[in-house]
Amino acid sequence: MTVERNDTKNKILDIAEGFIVKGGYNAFSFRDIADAVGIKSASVHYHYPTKGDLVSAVMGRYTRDFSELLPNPNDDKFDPKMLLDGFIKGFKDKVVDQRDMSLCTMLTSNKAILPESVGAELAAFYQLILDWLSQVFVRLDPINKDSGLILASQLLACLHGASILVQGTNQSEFFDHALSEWRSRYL
Amino acid sequence: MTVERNDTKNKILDIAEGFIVKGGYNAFSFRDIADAVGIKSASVHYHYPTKGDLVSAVMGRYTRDFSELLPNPNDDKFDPKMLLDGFIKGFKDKVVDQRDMSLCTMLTSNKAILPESVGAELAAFYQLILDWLSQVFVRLDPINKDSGLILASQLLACLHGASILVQGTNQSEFFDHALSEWRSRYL
DNA sequence: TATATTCTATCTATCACTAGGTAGGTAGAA
DNA sequence: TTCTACCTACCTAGTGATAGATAGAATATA
Repeated sequence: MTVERNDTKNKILDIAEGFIVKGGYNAFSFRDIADAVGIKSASVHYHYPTKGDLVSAVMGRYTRDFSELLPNPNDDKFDPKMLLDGFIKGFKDKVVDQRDMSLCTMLTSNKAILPESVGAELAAFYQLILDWLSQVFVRLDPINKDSGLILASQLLACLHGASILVQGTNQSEFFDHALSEWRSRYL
Repeated sequence: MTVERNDTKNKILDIAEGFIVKGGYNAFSFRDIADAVGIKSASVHYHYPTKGDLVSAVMGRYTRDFSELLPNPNDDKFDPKMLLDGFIKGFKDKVVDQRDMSLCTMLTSNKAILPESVGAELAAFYQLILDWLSQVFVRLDPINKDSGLILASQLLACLHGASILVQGTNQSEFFDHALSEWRSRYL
């Protein structure tokens, strides 16, 4: 496990993630990635034999990074409102500042045509996020786990939808508009 | 203008819409459409010279159909709550019953890689929908047009996001969960 | 009315190009 | 010497798109 090995492998993932976020599963090729990395397409296949392998590696890393980034929702030293606010801010960064859709939104819209391995990684991501948000909501309000999940799905839908709206209208104000009710209720 | 002529043209649009809704702009080919219609791909090009022409025709028809379907939001014989409920129901039909994403959600997620002509059709659709919803909200509450637009964008984001959530988790309950707050507030 | 012309909707065949993927080779590091 | 990370060269199967032909319907003209 030299440093170089991981560098190329990660660079491929970085660039693939950028392409996916821009146009989805079918909007890039091994050659696109090879050109961007500065190697040949056969070498990309060396690291990730099939496109499914590549994209599920991208999604897997995304989930792993997320799970490391998210604080323990039950740790008393974190205020739940702050956790929620941080989550929303992270999303907004992607959608408004970088004018990208989230990897998750993008791949979900492609779900019907994805290899099964990518679908599994996506499901794991939703599990992680919904679970985390549920726990935050349970701490925020004296509610049970089921109600926490409902609130979690409301917020997550709102965020996904806001990013669609920003992308579709080219007006980033819509992100804050779409979330204003949410903010005034919980933050 | 024989009947037959329009039949093929519309059949192509029907089938193209189905493919787009399933996998987006890059997930189908002229041959896929030709096979489904029962003609050759060259004949599809005869009706719609380029892929951009084809997809913007699909989106254009979608917008036209929508604008004919939506009742006049200022007509006193329609209760605004009923208008809103009908709109949400229509969306739910697509997302939950047919397990599809809306054409609009799908193409928006592909926006960065779409030909400019399709982007223009998409923008026209957002204009139509946001305008219609705004007017309904203005009738529902004694608010100004700006507040109406904000509520419109909140609902539209919620609907888009709910469809993403359903697609991503494979659990259609999330549609109603994501909209429950909305429903209890306005319906 | 009969003939000539044009148009429509399709075909076959092909273009240049790109897709994902593979076989086999090679320089250098372990 | 074996392994890693790359290469060149290639394959098959498509991609969007075009050229040129044709049967039949519609239209214009003699």
